[in-house]
Amino acid sequence: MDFSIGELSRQTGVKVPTIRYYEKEGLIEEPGRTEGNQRRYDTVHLDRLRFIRHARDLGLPMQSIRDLLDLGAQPDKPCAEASRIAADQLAAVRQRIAHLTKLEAELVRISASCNGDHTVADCNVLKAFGDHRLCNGEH
Amino acid sequence: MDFSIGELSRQTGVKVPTIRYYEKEGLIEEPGRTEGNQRRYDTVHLDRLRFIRHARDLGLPMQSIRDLLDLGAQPDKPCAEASRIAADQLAAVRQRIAHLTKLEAELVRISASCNGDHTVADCNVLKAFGDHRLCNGEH
DNA sequence: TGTAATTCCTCTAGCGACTAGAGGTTCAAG
DNA sequence: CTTGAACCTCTAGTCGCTAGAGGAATTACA
Repeated sequence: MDFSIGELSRQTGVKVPTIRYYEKEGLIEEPGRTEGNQRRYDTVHLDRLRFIRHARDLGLPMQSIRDLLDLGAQPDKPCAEASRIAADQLAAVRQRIAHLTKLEAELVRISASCNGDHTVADCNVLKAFGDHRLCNGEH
Repeated sequence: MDFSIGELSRQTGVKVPTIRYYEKEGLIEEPGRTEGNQRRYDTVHLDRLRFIRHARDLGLPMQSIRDLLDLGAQPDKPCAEASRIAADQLAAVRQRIAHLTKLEAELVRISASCNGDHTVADCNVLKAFGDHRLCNGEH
């Protein structure tokens, strides 16, 4: 019914030292121990760690994860805050995509300016990296 | 003809402590000093720092920037490596965009599952964050 | 039951790329 | 000549882990 830290790690994909780190940071509860002082977990820990892992995979910052975990502990509260956190993260992701898309365009332009068959002295790639004015707009 | 670290900072948008950090890391040459031990820069430093700044803005990792700087110091070399670095960075940016686009889709789905007008106990957002199986595919 | 391999424990330090702050010195303007 | 902004060095902190040392417990198999 209960299992070791290694088994928890295998079940969740979270590395063993990271699990201990999360415990130290208060993200997961301190589990019980064997007589020999080894940690033993149950399914409550498993669920919580899966939650953390998945939220991390979705790119949420630690603080948002803490907020969601706190929220989950208060089942009677309205869930407006949870949906706000999701919406914020969505907005943040979209912003990052927009930024990266600009970089992509810039890099396409820079890459296209050089086919690699001449010398450094007159290389447009190096010029373009060095000089923002050669860019089409901000980034 | 030469100017202070604060002026260099203003010209480039790189913060003063960061300039000193770059110097310590060997990215920019140690400048001359006044009698009172303050740094004094010239346009060579300015160009180099602008290069670094712009490349950082384009998302290049420090090591690629070092490589490009080294390359720029050898004008007779072929510039194939420079174009390779640009192409690599372009590929990396595209990969990150692809990943973020998946996250975006996931977050849209999660967000849509909850309008925020009920309680935590049956909130789909919290369920969805907790359970990867509710997702449409990997991320 | 013995022993060897594996897993576990704590603790400290390191990563990248800066950023913040303390405590003191120099510069430039008026 | 004074004042206040900008400069100096140095240490430590940030985030989210990751690596390694040195040792104890558990598990698998003979």
